[in-house]
Amino acid sequence: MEKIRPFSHALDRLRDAGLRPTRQRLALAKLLFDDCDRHITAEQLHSEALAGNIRVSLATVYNTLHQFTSAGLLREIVVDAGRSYFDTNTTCHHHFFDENTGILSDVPEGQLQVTGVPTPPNGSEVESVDVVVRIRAAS
Amino acid sequence: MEKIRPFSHALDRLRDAGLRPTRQRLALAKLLFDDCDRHITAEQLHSEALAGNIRVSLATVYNTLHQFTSAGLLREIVVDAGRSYFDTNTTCHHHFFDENTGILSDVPEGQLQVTGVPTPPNGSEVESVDVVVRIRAAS
DNA sequence: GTGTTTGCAAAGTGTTTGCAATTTA
DNA sequence: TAAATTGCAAACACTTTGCAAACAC
Repeated sequence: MEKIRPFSHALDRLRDAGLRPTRQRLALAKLLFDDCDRHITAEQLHSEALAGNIRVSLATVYNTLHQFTSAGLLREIVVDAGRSYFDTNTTCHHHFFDENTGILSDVPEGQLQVTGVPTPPNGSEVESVDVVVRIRAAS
Repeated sequence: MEKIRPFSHALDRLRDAGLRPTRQRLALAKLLFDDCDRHITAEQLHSEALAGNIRVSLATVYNTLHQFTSAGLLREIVVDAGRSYFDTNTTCHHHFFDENTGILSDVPEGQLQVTGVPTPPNGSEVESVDVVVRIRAAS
């Protein structure tokens, strides 16, 4: 039952991942992990950082997001050609993607189920099974 | 049991869709629809066209792919941020995406099943449920 | 100090657009 | 001929990269 570890949370995460806790990484980690699960793009995170008076370049935001993803701290979600979303919830779950607003949200656990995932073609192994429920304002 | 209509196939499709059958559209439609189901990017289709001595610009390939998609002749599949795939099979089915090769292929029918698709957040309706089985060469 | 990380600006990728020239009905 | 379509090149959005300066240990 992992609960909120408000302060050293971000620091711990970086340490555990073997990432040097620089000012920028710490600040971004706080934005990403101190609250509830988040779905965010690089641009959004960059804006948030600037809004919070965290001086960080967009390039560093991209680098950091990818480092966090490699370290297993984030999961990258592909829903939109030409934009990458990162999810702070790395456990297996699925997504709603609102085509109108571009907002990504979690499908509540325990309802949607995928069964009968087939054996992939010769010599390949399944890495993940991603389900995206595309929604839009009812007509 | 719809079977092969080799020659006028592409022409019929364009007519049915209300798209003026220009030289370029006809040629692209033939490449897309005359054989089995295909998963293809704009660049790939453009290369194929050039290889087949069909003079067509990349911009027109993009326009055409989108017109075909709007007309319901194609389905756009998002598996890779920064690249769009188009599927000539518009019926409901799911995909393997090979992360190593970038090749998209169909999951054989009748195995994979999605159940319990939840009601989407207020006022939205489900447009589609896309399942991507990400695979890579076994380690 | 030494190796890592950052910021910037430039380059890259895939895609879209504006508009004159061409083509289709 | 009138309206739709095409090609080109420029513009675009997002992302990555190269390298000197700044930083963490």
